[in-house]
This record gives sequence, structure tokens and C-alpha cells, in this order.
Amino acid sequence: MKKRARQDRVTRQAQILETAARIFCDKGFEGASMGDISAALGITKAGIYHHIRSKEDLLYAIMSYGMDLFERKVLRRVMGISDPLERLRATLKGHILVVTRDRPKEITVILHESSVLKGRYREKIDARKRRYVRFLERTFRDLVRSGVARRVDPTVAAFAMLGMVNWIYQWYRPAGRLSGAELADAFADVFLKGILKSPAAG
Amino acid sequence: MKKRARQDRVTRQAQILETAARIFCDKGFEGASMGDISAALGITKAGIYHHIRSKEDLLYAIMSYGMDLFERKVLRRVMGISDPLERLRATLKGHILVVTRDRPKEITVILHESSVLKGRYREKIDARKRRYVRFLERTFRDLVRSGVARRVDPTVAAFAMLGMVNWIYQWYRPAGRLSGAELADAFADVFLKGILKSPAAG
DNA sequence: CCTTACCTACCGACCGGTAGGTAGGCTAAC
DNA sequence: GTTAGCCTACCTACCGGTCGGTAGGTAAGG
Repeated sequence: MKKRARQDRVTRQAQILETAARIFCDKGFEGASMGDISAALGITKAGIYHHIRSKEDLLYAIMSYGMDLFERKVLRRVMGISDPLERLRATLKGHILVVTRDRPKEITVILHESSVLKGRYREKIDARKRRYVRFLERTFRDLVRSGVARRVDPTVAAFAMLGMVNWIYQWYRPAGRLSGAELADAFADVFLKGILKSPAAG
Repeated sequence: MKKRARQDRVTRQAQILETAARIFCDKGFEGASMGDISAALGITKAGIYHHIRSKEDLLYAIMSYGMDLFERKVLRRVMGISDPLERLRATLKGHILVVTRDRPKEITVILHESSVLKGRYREKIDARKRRYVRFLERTFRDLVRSGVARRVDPTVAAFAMLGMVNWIYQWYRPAGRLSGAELADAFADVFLKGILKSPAAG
């Protein structure tokens, strides 16, 4: 019987997170059993508990990794952009590309199972989400102040944008008519310029 | 022991749907047990099965009622508006008011538990959703054709709008800064006119 | 006296989680 | 370079509890 060497430990942990994320994604957290996950990993249910403490810990680990991923791939790369319009554009496109091209199951889990987590775990994930919302609000405020944007409410603009983007996982399929990049461009166009031709319509 | 008369049957059915919707909303479909629902109704678990056939049937009934509600309160009232801009505005505001003021739990269940349903039930609900998407696409197409809207992709515009609106249940709280009507106006403003001041920005 | 609206009592399956064992690789002493 | 002994990564077997669902009874109203 093959056993894994010590240096594989991190890799194995990542394998478990990835597999669990996929199954939570497919069946939902409550709908997925630890047996489902262990079977997908090719081990027994007890075997999983050598690596994790509880099902809820596993969910938190997945969400935490998903936030790491988002912050590394999107937030960290755009936070330094000084021009607010370029910052917003880069954020919007980066966010959409992550959820359409990379399609990390961890981020879908964050979006769909957010209310499952309780207590400290819940607070930690919520705090990281709130940081992103505040970053967006700041960007919209900068845009209004610099005269580039209309007098929109920064919070309203932030949640309008988040809604558009966070809903994508519910309907977007990569095999469809639009590539991730095309969708990102189209959404940026609609969000920045609106639907109407004339700005006079009130 | 008090027993209910025959004419209460429809009322009782509605009570069960409403209670179940509330609990599915709080705990999720898989996270909620039939025992939770029966306890909230003040009867035993077996008592519920006098009124419904299965847990999945109950979910379908809730979603079906939620679609009835949406179609009656929003879709039916705006479908007849001939001016596409007024039609869109009325749809957007009506939809947002329904999910912010009335806050029917049934619609939250539709949004959050859509992938739980399988088979014919799933197809029936999906078909009704698709009708709404096609209605939106038609409206955007009308707007572009009549020269009121920019040359936006109708599908992209529809899903951008749906994302904004369908994500509201995830963050909006009636006790917050904005009333439902204020949010509806603000979202309509952002969606129709966009964020930017000048339409020249590309 | 039949129907309706429940009830009690129970089913087999499955849940998250654990106790205790074991096979094989790793390390260090000799 | 062998070997003792520990550690990792699992395993089998099982726990108490809960799940969705049902059979069969009962009490009240029409």
C-alpha cells in the first residue's frame, strides 16, 4: 500500500479543498455529505478527518482560500492604480474574468453558501468581503469627486456592480455565445455608459 | 381538540407554503428538515404529509407560488406597456419593489434553491424564468431599434439587470439607509444612464 | 357515518464524527 | 547498512442522532 511522503501534505490538503469545493458547488454544503467528498478522493470518510477537524472547518478553509485567490488575482493587482476610472475598469474586468475563465469553485461556494457559516468564521469572511465593498465605494467616490462620474451613490453603485458580477455564476456557461473577455467588455460598457443613448432622459 | 373545517383547506395549504418558505429561506432547503417546518406550524411531521406529497413537492409548490406572485405583481402589469422605455422602467422598479418591500420568501427560495429541483419540476420553473428573460431581451431590442438605447446586446443587458436585481436579497435590509423605492430609483438611474458623466469615454 | 385533519409510533437509510488498529516510509542510533 | 521505533496516512467498525417518509389509529365536524 502506497503512503504519501511528508512533503505531499500541503498538496494533499489542496486536493481535499479542491475536491470538497467541487462537491459543495454541485450539491450545496448541506446537500453534500462527507462520504461524497471522501469517495471522490478515493479514501474513506474517516480518512478525511485525519486532515480536517469538521465539515464546517472544511467550508471555512474553502472560502478562505477563495478569498485569497480573489485578493491575489484581482484586488491586489488593481488597488495600486491611481486613476479611479482605470482602477474601476481593471477591477470590473478582472473580477469578471476570474469568475468566467478560471471559474474557481471556491468563489462559487463563497457566493452561494455564505449564510451557512456561523460565528467567528462567518465574521472573518464577511470582514474580507466588506473590505472589497469599501474599496469599490472609495473608487466610486473618487470618480464622482474627480468629475468623471455622475453624482451616483457610491454604495448603490458598488452593490449594483457586485450584483451584476456575482450573479454571473448562476447563468454563465463557457460553452455559450460569449467568452469571458467579451462578457467583461460588454458588462463594463453597460455599467459605465448605461443603457440609454441620451443622458437627458430622466 | 379543534379540527379545521373543509373550507379552510386552501388557507391551510397557504399557511404551510408560507411557513415552509420562511424556513427554507432561513436554513436552506437541505438544511431545513420537515420536522422544523411541522414544529413551526404546531403540528407533527406526519401531519404535514396529509397536505403534501414530499419535501420536493413542497419546494416546487413554493417556487410555483413565487412565480405566480412575481408574474401577477410585476410581469402582467408591465407587459402591456407599449413604450419600451416606460416598460423597462416599470419592470425594473416593480421587480425591485417586490423584493425590497414585499420581500416574499418564496422569491428568495426561487433565487437561492433553483438548482435543488430536478426533472420536470426544474424544467417548469426554468421555463417560466426564461419567459421573463426573453421579455427583457425583447424590451432591450425594442429600445435599441427605436433609437432610445445604445447598441447594447439585449442578452447582456438582460443579465446585467437581472444580476443587479436578483442579488439584492443577499445584502438589502429594510432597516438600512435606503427604502425600497429609493433603491429602485437609484438602480434605475445607474442602469439606464451608467456611471460616467461623459458618453465619450471608451 | 363518512371525510378531514390530524396523531402516535415507527421504519430503514444516512448523517457527522470517532475509537482504535495498521501498513509503510522516515530517521537516527549503532 | 541494518534495524528499532516513531510518524503519517490511512483503514474498519461503529456511535448516537436525525433524516424523509409511512402505517394505522382517532376525534371532531358535516
